[in-house]
Amino acid sequence: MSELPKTYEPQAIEEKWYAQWLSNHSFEGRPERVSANRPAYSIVIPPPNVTGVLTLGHVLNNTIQDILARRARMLGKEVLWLPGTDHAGIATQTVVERTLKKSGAIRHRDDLGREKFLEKVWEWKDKHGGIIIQQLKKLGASCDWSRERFTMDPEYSECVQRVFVDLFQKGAIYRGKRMVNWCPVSRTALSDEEVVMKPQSGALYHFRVEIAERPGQFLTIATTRPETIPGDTAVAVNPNDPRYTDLIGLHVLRPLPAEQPREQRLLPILGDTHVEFGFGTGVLKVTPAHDKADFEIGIRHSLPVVDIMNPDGTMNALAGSDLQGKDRFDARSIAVQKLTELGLLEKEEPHQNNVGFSERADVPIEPRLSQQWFLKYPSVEASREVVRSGQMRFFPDRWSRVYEHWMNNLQDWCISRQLWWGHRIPVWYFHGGDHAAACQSLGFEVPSEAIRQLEDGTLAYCGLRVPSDTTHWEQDGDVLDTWFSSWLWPFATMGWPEKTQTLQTFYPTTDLVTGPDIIFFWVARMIMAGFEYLGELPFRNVYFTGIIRDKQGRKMSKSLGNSPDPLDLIAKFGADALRFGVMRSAPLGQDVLFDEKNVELGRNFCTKLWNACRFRQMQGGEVEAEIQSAFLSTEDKWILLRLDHAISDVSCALDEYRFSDAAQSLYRFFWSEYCDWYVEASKAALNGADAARRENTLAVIDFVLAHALRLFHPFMPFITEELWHGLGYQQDLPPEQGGESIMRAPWPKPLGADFHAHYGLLPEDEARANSKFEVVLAGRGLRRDFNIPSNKKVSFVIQSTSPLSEDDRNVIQLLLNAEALQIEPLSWIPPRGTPTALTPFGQLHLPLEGLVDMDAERDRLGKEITKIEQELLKVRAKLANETFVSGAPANVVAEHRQRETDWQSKLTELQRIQSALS
RNA sequence: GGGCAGUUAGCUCAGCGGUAGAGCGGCUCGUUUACACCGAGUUGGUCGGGGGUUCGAUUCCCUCACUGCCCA
Repeated sequence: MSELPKTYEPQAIEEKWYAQWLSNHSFEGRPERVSANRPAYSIVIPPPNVTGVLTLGHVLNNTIQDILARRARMLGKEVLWLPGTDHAGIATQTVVERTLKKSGAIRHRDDLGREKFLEKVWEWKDKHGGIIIQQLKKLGASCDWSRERFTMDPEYSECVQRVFVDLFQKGAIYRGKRMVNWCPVSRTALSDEEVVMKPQSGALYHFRVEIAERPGQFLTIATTRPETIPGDTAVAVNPNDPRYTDLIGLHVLRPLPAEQPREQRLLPILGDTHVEFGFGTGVLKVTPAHDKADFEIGIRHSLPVVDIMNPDGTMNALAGSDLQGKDRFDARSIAVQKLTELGLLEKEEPHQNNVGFSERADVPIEPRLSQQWFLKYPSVEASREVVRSGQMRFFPDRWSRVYEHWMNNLQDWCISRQLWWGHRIPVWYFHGGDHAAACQSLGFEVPSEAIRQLEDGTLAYCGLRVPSDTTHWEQDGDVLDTWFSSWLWPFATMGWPEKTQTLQTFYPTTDLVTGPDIIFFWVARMIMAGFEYLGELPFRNVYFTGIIRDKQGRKMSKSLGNSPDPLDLIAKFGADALRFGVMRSAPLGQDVLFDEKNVELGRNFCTKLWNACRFRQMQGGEVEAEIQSAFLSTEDKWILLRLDHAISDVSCALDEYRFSDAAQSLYRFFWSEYCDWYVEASKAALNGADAARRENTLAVIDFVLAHALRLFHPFMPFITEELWHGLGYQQDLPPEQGGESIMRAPWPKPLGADFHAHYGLLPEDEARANSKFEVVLAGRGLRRDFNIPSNKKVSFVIQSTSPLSEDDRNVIQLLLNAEALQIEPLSWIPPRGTPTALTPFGQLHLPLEGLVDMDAERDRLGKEITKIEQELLKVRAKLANETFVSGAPANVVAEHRQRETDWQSKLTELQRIQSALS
């Protein structure tokens, strides 16, 4: 083994091991290796956008998956972590279109046309796609890259079409003219989930309309959208509203477009119970073409629908000459001005309301009536039940209620998008006659469900096979919502519809790790698709991560500039540091406030680990010798017991997906218990003359380090691999058991009863070591109180109440950095004014040469005494309480009595010492 | 309007019925042969307000306030 360099240099080491792991095929999941002794474990990655770059959110998400995958390998499982990317229809298309516009190449995608534009998108994808994959590798992700998938791969696309065809033929997919969320910038429909509500401050405009039957009498209407007045086809009041009941059935005159003749401006006054009394004046203008609720009212009362807007959000001819061609927001102020000129505007007051925004384009969406494809969700019952029954578990569990709520309020899914980048809808429309003619024109046999007359009478064929008669058959121009492909991810990536070995072995997957923001978009839909196409749940456990925020709790965003580049952090601190830092600060079920300090802490910890291992290496000696129980010191037994505890702690935390707890336990165990106490104490034996004791101490150190490295490996794969080899722990192991890589070293098991018995590990040992450490703490306290620098050698005296072995003395002396530790009998009287502290082994004195400051010592003792007196008061108050003594369980009362005795004896002792001063 | 989280030391959080904890920060001392990306010591809190249950509440229940998120 070569000597470890003085400092840990992550870059070279990370590259070296990642390349090594790849060339050893260490990440590949092979179904043929699965057996009863080697169960399957699988995760599918939430596919990032193909043109995206790594964010801290990805770091969190993928580190968790990597920890799960790596630990599963160490537990002897055959692991498949299946990676890939998503074509991200609207996101990618928007970016490419914007870039082309910026460069001046086009004004709109129509300038290029479908085919040319798609070429550009593919070019973009080839150029920027895969960046994120390279970045995931930098992070150390142990994905099986030989199976990388893309949602627009030919095989994957076929899965998408197949599912569409199937659902069409089952009658679950239909086309209809419905109110949808329209994005005027992307010029496409969006699903409800792609719309985010934002509070907006606008104005509420009160304007008057004249009642046609009662000239001179007016009704006042309040609206936030005066520009849609030309699209109004009624006004509505609540039939139970006494102010207006007598008006129902009469008409008002719509003020805009002002140039229209009176008879075209007549609007009926309706009674509809959905109208709120309290909002505005209680009179509602009804615009069925531009408001969801109004559309419903329109249906109830058979109102005409007047669409006054173009797809890009400008007003059309029906809006009247004043508004035509104007953008919807410009149109608003023009409409207001118009109303003012007509003397109809009563007032304008500030108003707060929620407006739906397009998630991607970040502009207000427009409710719009249009022809779209919808899906009635399949396998709803099974999907709801699998979570309700606990067969599929959510972590944290509270998300299952959110899921349940959504599943109980399902709205049909609008799956068509007026985009080009995506899976084209496999539907063709027939322009050449009736049903029989259509069948004949197709030229091949299809099931009868494949040809259907749509709501509007159009004859449509849906199938995988493309009609050859292109003159009479025209394909639908739309593509499918991106999520209509990603909801198939867990099985479409595994070769479905073939019953591949992969699918049979690794489906259902074990764990899914994702953000709660896509619980509806993705998780719920995958569950439904899983049941519909495999008859089974797609994953057994779902872990919902928190959202990464900055240290002020704000969401990470490009515009705020508060989103650090993970690659910069890796370059600065190393991948392991980033992973560990993020994991340590990401508790289950809570958002993560990111602070670079966390990564720094991870880096510091890597350095600590590195140096602790260097220390071992510098001691030389045989690697991993057998521990001889005869030579074990109290501290040896103590650290073995602490290790045992850490193993259980970490394993238990990981079993429950409490990653930050696991990281915290490891940190504490290694830094405080192992480095600060054990290593320092072990120097007594390591620097001692007894060769056998020295060898045995090294064996204990090797035992602990070899276990610790394995516990750390899922969190910090690179440095642990380097140290595993650097210390030679792989030497005598079979290749598949850690000989080749720590990746395959078995996950540490709790040491067990036999181990405890064989090495004589008893609770008393732990207690005794702790008592010694208390002596050390007391001594360091004295040193501090009397301003004796920690590097100055001094002598301590202990009046020991129990015999201290030579070992005990050596260890205490070493940890105190003392010149000597004298033992005196209880009868010994220290020089007057000698600083004294109480310890479990008796009084510890720090004899000071030269002047003794009696007052200082008296004050110090006084403070100590006050503290104890306060504790005593508290305990005594409790014990004096009759109801406590009679009501509390006996053991609790006994514990309090004991506490009282302990405090009392300490108090007496200190008071005696203090009184001896004067 | 409905729902879900959260409110504990300057900051980030753990504890979730029986003596208030960690890390970071602050302060003091220290280059003692693994580590100054370090070591030692130390300073920080009527556990959001108010009620209730209990012998006992930071912990359980109710209520209010504030913060954040989700769904209307």
